Amino acid sequence: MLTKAERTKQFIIETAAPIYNQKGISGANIDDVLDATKLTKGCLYGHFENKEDLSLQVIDYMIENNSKKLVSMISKEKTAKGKIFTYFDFYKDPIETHIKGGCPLINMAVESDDNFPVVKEKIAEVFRQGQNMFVEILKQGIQNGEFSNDLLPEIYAFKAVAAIEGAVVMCRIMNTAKPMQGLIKSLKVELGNYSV
Amino acid sequence: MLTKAERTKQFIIETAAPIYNQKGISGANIDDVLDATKLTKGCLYGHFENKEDLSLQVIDYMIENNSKKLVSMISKEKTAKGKIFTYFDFYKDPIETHIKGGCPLINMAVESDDNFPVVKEKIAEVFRQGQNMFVEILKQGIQNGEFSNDLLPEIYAFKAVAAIEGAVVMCRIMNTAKPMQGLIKSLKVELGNYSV
DNA sequence: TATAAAATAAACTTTTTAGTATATTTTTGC
DNA sequence: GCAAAAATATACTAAAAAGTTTATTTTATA
Repeated sequence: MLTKAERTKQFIIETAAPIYNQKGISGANIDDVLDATKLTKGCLYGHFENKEDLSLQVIDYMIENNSKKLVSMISKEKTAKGKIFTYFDFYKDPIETHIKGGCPLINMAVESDDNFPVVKEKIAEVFRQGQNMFVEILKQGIQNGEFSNDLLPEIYAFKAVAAIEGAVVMCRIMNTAKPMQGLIKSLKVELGNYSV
Repeated sequence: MLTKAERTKQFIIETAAPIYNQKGISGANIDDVLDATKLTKGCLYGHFENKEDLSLQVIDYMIENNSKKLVSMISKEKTAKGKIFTYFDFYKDPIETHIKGGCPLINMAVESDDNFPVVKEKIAEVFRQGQNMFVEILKQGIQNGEFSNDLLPEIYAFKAVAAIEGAVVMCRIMNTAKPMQGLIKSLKVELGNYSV
């Protein structure tokens, strides 16, 4: 079992995550986290060195959490098609997202790009690994006869992920999930063109 | 001719724009702008009420500027296909963007979403109008026989824009323009499937 | 159940950034 | 060339956010 200290630290991180995802790294502040956790400064600074320490641990948590949820859902599926469709479904509601504030990957990507090189590299690695995973699933699908050889795994994988990530942001800003439904349908049709 | 005051104000806005695009609205600060313009506080506050005033005018400028550049390039093209391809070309280099720091639309969309409702609505309107424009071009293309009736303008338009916007962010974070080239090729092929 | 660990309360300091005031100098454009 | 406008220099104040300190209280767990 976790110690009280470990549990409190985890509680702070998990409570801070949606704040960071909504307000960004620059926009989030310690008082927001104290308000949300109902803890005191003394307590928070007992678990984290400073704001940067807190920020980095919250960011690591958001990355981990997102990957875990996605992988756990995808790995339940047996077919390549099932896995890809599950990936799409994961993003089907861009308004009520798994963590409040949209997809943490694109949110952090936009903010860290020109400002936080360490975070930037973390997110870059997540996208690279995500791309690899997606490509591997498609290649499996080609090998086991689900998809034709004409499918270009790298191209389709990047296109799908970029479209989904862009769509999350666009749907959120326009306050509508509708375009995402159309996009997912279109990406499924596009993949369907390579079904054998 | 513009007065000196008008020129200085414009100079401040144009100098501040890339700072805002890179650091975000929360991340940008007055001292950054003073450093970049080499002007003094007294001068800056002679042209803007406060930071919010400056921020809003910089944001308006970035939106205007982006639209103007895009529309001016697209309107040079005569065919629907030419216009769409020109749109893609506009985003072909996600590293060296028209304004430093990537596409200001997705940057501002991500940040304003949960934090700046006024900015959020501005950006939402830009995306709505962009979508309308894109759809109208495609419909023209169908009417004049460039594309077949099977093309779904709304679906393709949203898919293309979402993919491009997502790709700008992903390419920037991974420090490579390569995937964008593949994406644009794929979007062109996809549109080509509806060529008659 | 005792004690060590964790959290609180409250009053701080420090740092950063926004914003103000004003006398002086420089520049503009009639 | 001159008066008005614009910009500077300098020295502020204000506000917000980060971070510290310490005595006290509460809670966990060996």
